[in-house]
Amino acid sequence: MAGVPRNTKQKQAVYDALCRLDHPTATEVYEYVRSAHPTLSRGTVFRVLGGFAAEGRVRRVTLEGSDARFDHTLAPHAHGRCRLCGRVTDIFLPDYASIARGAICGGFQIEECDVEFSGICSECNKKQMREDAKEE
Amino acid sequence: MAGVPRNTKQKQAVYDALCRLDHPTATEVYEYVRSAHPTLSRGTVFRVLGGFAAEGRVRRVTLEGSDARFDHTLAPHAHGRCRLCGRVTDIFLPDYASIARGAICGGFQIEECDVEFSGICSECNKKQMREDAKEE
DNA sequence: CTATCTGCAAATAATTTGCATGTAC
DNA sequence: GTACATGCAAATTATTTGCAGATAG
Repeated sequence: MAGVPRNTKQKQAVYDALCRLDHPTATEVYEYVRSAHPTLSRGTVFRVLGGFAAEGRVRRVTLEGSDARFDHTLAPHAHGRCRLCGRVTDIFLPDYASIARGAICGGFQIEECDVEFSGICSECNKKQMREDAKEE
Repeated sequence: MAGVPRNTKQKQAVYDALCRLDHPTATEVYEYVRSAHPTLSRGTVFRVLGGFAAEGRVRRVTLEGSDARFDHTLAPHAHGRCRLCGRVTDIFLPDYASIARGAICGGFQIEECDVEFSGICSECNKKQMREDAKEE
């Protein structure tokens, strides 16, 4: 019923885009992939990304105020969304002790966990420091 | 330029719905509020909820595979989404040490943080235990 | 061969927005 | 009285889906 997934050029191109781009939205994947495969359609991008997510081959990340983004990094990690540049940064927390998969938290049995920050990323922090230095 | 927000029946009704319902979507708020205010429009619900979120009076919660939900609990907490019943549970983590507001994590300066679990909520866990007991 | 994919275009559905009117203060 | 809000309906936008033809295995 499920069916064995087949390998197609389109899937390869989408996965490749996913690895090169930084937490892209489906549309960003679409635009990237289009340069090499002009006939690849939007519908296919959504279908392939959805399929990958269902297989657990990529992670769909739903960040506040943004379209869905896709992440090829499967190890548990958090995401930081920069208030200034919008960039999404992978953050590997030093301590997942209380929020790890399998843990039970207030009666809730955790199978997956996603942590989302918003704030200022290191790039923008550096940039601001440089600007502050100039002003003096 | 910003303008001082005014108190209207509609805003009161929306806020009231938010407190009674459990992490409702905008549409759930709309339907609840409609029973008492049949003329209140969908557009207004979205505008009011968006306004509350902008003022920081409620929290917009963007959970994977769901429309935006709204939470009147402002204290930092995590959300658990039950794989079985879909219910969204508030979870107050025992240790926010490494992910608290203001902390800097891998160069990223945290201003807001959201933690999302998916798994099985305590209600469904209990239900399953009951069913398992019967089977024996 | 045939089950799975793809492209295309039309369909969904949440959310936003423009505008004329209503109303809080 | 004058901003700010609301209702309505149309617009926008991400995502999904139906279907006929293409293709991987």
